[in-house]
Amino acid sequence: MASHTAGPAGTVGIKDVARAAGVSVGTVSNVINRPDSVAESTRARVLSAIDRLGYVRSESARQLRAGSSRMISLLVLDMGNPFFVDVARGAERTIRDAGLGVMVCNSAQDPAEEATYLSLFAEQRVRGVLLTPADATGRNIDAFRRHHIPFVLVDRVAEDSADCSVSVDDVVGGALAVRHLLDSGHRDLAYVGGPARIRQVQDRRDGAHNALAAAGLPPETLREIPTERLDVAAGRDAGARLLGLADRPTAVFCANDLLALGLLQAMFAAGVRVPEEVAIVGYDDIEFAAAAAVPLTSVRQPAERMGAMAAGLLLDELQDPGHPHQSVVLQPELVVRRSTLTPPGKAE
Amino acid sequence: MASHTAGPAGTVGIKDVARAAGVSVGTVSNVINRPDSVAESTRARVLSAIDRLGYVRSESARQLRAGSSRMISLLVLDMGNPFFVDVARGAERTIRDAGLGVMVCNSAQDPAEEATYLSLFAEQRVRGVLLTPADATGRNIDAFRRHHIPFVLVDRVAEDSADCSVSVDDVVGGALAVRHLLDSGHRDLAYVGGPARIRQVQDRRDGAHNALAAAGLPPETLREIPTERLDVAAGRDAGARLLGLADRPTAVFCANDLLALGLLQAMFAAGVRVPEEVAIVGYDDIEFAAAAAVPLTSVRQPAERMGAMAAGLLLDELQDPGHPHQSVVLQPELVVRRSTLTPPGKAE
DNA sequence: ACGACCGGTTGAAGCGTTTCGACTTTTCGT
DNA sequence: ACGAAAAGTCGAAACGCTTCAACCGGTCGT
Repeated sequence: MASHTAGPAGTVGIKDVARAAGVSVGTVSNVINRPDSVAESTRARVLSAIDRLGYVRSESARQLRAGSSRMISLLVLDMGNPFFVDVARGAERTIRDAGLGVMVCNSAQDPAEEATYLSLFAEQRVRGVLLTPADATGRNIDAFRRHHIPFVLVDRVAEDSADCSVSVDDVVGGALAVRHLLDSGHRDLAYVGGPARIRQVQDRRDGAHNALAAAGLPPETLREIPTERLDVAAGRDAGARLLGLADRPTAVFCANDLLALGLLQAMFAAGVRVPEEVAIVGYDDIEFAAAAAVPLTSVRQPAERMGAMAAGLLLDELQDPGHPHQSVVLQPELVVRRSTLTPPGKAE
Repeated sequence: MASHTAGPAGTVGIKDVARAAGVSVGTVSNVINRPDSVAESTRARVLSAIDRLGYVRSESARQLRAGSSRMISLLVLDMGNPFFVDVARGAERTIRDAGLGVMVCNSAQDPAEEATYLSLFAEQRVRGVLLTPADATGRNIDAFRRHHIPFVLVDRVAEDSADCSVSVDDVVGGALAVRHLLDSGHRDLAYVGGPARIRQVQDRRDGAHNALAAAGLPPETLREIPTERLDVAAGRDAGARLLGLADRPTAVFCANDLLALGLLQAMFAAGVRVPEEVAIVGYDDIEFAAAAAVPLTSVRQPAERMGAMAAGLLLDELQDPGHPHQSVVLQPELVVRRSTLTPPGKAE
């Protein structure tokens, strides 16, 4: 039933369609790209030929000739973290509404993976890139600057003022979390997070220290429990280490909700009550934080909005290359739940 | 500092490199693709020119000439569901180990989105596709069959024996869940899930009915609460409807963990105790199920393995187009947690 | 010492599009 | 009814790369 499908080679090209419809290749191209510029009858004939032959235009040929693709790529830190899935959702919607395609990739917090993807993007001549950097040095992105490929940093404030970025103030967020713990009467805290190379991890810790300083407390009030990754397993692991401590802190601030959830599991497994024996604050306020064994107090970030705004900035820049670069900083918000309920005894 | 960067046009091509290194374009191409076939000294000279000019090869030109891309695409049902993130992880690793690139996309359970992505893939001449269909009719995939683009169905058994697939037996999984509830003494059940067009939703319900029949109970024992989507919000919504029922079932089987988590939240909010007043079973055993307010009994699926196996099958087919098509069916496993702990009174 | 062979290198022929000037036919204003 | 503009259509020239037959000195086996 598909005997007329194959062209001279195995694949049907625009030439085959032209021949079948009895027109020139230029006209076929016009039918596809500027349908109004071709006569009704011709158009119908060409469309029917396209359909009959099962013609599919070759994007690589189109792109070669046109010089650029219709793709934006989005490289996130960790697709296993629902927070980034939300960011991606926001960006995707905005970009698709603008008629461009999106390609979401996951660097899994690995600078090497990040570099691999970025050079892939460059080879593909993507129109622009949205990036949550895994590499603190920012070296990976240099090539883009050099080649004038537009990009916007997501969830990270641009250091170079020539770049665009959309982020949430992590220092404020960290302070919010720790101030809340101090207000609840805690005086022996821990910060769980890592690796330190990730900017967000540093900033949230700095914010925590700011809150300490503002309350006139020494930095040692906050012990640091470094982790290798930012996932649930790392949280469980940190929990184990915490349990091994002679004098356990009464409250823990985690660099994200995945860690907090893992920590919570470890506490449960060991029979340590939350929040009575240990209070926990997470970060991101992912959907699962509210559904946790003990609903988690967390610092909420406007994830979807951040993705959408970053995409918007990138689209602006694509339209007007001379457009003013800007760093948008959004504000986080503390959501208090049971995991930090003031223990009756210690309340002030 | 980058005055020698620009070629005749704005972009540096292989010709510019050739000129700068004093060799022919063919040699530059060889340096990139078959480095061993070119003399040490020439290679060094070319590489230095590449570096100096900041040359990046154009993937579209490469692909146009070579005839096919180096990409596999993976289209999943819902990136908001950690289950699919795990599937993607497994597939990604396998494919990248084989030296190909992966592009993950999200149909968000929408057949129209699915169709859009599939035609994008066809235009990009991807090497192959891994697909969790959102469209029950399978019409969307017909074009791929016609164009002989290899694909493997993921989490869905191939109906046409000419296709490959890797899936987990959802009928068995559904039966596992309901048998467990029946064994725990429940005789008034509900099934929460939808939309019915999704195959997994149907199969799990069918399995549930099988378990009922095996126990000699009438089908009405299991009431159905349809949902529009398979996410946490839909679960909360279903919970609200459940609470409105005059005679509430004593146990609920949810088509996936997200629904179960939402349902759990609704029960909590209404002060209904789980499992004492309502037992809940989820499906997928995502990482967050164990960390839930009441740890969730769930049917575990080997997500990462499924992704890896599907990728493996696809790679096989790419190497040997005549390779025998196969449908691999993996087995699910019940993980019992607190959400279905037998209520003391009803225990038998 | 001569042909065969071999490691390097070249240059040109496409790959399937889009684009654009040229060409043909139709339509219109006067 | 005539010339001009408009509406369609054509065909060839890129786009940047890979591939491949051909070429060019050397080296080797005999």
